[in-house]
Amino acid sequence: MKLYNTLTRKKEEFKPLEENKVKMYSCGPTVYNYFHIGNARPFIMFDVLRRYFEYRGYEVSFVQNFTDIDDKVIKKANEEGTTYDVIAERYIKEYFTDAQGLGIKEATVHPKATDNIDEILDIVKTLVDKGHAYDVDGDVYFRVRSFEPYGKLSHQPLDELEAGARIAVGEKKEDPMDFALWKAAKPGEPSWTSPWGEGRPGWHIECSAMARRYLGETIDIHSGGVDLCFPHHENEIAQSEAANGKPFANYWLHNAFLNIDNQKMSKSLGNFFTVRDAAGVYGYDAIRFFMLSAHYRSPLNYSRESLEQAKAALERLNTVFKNLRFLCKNGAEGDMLESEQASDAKLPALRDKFCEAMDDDMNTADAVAAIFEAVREINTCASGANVTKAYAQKALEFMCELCGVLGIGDTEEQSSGDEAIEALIEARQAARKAKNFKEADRIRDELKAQGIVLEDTPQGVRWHRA
RNA sequence: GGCGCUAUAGCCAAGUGGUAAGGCAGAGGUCUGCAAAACCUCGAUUCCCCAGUUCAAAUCUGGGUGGCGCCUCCA
Repeated sequence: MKLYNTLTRKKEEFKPLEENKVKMYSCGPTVYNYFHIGNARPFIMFDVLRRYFEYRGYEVSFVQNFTDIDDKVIKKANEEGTTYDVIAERYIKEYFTDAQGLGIKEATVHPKATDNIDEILDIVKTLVDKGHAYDVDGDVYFRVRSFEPYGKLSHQPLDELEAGARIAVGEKKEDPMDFALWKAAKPGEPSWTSPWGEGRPGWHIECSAMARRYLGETIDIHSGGVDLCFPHHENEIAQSEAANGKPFANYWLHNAFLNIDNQKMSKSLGNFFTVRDAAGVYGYDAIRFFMLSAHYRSPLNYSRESLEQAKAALERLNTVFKNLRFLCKNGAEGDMLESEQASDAKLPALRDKFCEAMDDDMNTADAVAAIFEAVREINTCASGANVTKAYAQKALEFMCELCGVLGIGDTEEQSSGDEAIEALIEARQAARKAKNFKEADRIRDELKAQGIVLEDTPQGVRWHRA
C-alpha cells in the first residue's frame, strides 16, 4: 500500500514497524461543542484507513485523543457556570453519538489529556533537563532553536517562519517561535501541580504524551487535518523527538479542508455546520458517502447539491442490498445458473480494482467507482425471474465485504417484519390476481401514505420504508 | 514576503505519457395492469489559456490566468 507522506512529500510504500501491525495516532476533537462537518472529514477518512488495514489483515492500534482541557473548554464552562470536566464529559458523549451515526468505529483507545498529566509532566521534565525547554514564571516553553530539524514536516525554514510570527505584548519567550509546554495557572482556572507550580498543559504536548504512552516512542502513522501540519504537528515532532531521541512517526497523513459553498467554514461567515445539524437534513450515511466521493487530499466542497447527489447515489447502493436480501429469501432454490456463474466470476476482478484504488494512497473515489461497477453487474444478473438464492447470497456477501471496508451501505440487515403491512400486501395481491387494479392501487396508495413503498418483482412483492 | 494545493461533461469526481472511470441530473427505449426498481442507448473529438518536449500529453517542461490553503492554539 502506498501512502502520501507529508514528511517526504512523496507517495511511499507503507512499511510497518512491526510486521502485520499498525500503530496510528489521529488528532481528535476539542470537546467544547458538537463537532462540525469539517472535523468529520479526518474522522471518517482515517476510520476508512483503519478499516482497510484491518481488512488487509493488519492488527491496528488506533489512538484518537480528546482534548478536554484548553481555553475553549474553560470558556464554555465559565459561560455555563460549571467546570471544564462537565463540559468535556458532555461533548465526549455527543462525539460518540455523532461518530456512531457516521459509522466511525471506536478507536482502540480514546485517551483524555487530563488523564495523562503525569506522562505530560514526564516529557516536559525531560525536555527541561536536556535543555530543550525553559521555565519562566511558571510557564515552560520549548526552545525551538534547540531542535535543529524544526520545520521538517511543514518544510518551512525556521527563519521564514519567524518572519511571520507575531510577538504578543508581555511575551516572556526567548524566541517568538518558542511554544508553551506548560502554562502557569490563572486565577479560577483548573490546574495541576508541577515542578514549576500550579498549571495546565499546553496544547501540543498532550499528543506527544498520549502517543508515547499508548503506542510507544515511535509510531507508524500520525494523521490529522492539513491545518494541523503547522504548528501542531511540527511541535509534536520537536517535543517527542527531542525528548525520546527517536523518530516520532514514520508517516504523516493530512487531509485537505472541507469548504462550504467554496468558502472556508467560519462562524463569522455564517456557514458553520455541525454534523448534528447536517445529519438532520441529509442523514449521517449520506455525509459519510459524500466524504468518500473525493480523495482525502483534495479540497472538498460541501453544498446542498453535493449532499443531495450523495444521498441519491447511496440510495442506488442500498437498493442493491434490499434486492439481494429479498432474493436470498425468495429466489430460486438450487445451484447457480450458468449466467450467474459467469457473473460471479467477474466479481474478483472488481475486488482487485477496489484494492488497487485503496492501495494507491486510499483513493476512495476510485474504490467507490469499483463498487458501482459491481452494482451494475449484480443488478443486471439479478433482474430475471429465475435468480437463485445461491447467487443472491454470494453477491450479497461480496457487497457487504467491500462496502464494509468503507463503512457505507446497508451492510447490516434491518428487521422489517410487520404483520399489518404483510396483510395489506396480501390483500392487494388478491385484488391484482382478480384484475381489480383499482382496489390494488388503493391499497398501494394507502401504504404509501404510511411511508411504505411497494415494488412488484417476479419473486413477489418487495417493500421498504421510504 | 515564504511554503504549498488546485483548474476534467449541466453538477460532483477519478485518471498523471498511449488515446477520457464512477456517481447525480437529463433524453429515448425495454420490462410492468399501471408503477417502482433495474437494464439498454445517448452526452467531454476533449481535459483553464499559450508555447515547448515526444511517435504519442488531460498527464511532462516553461509562461499566463482563475480558485484555495498554511505561515495567528481552526480538522
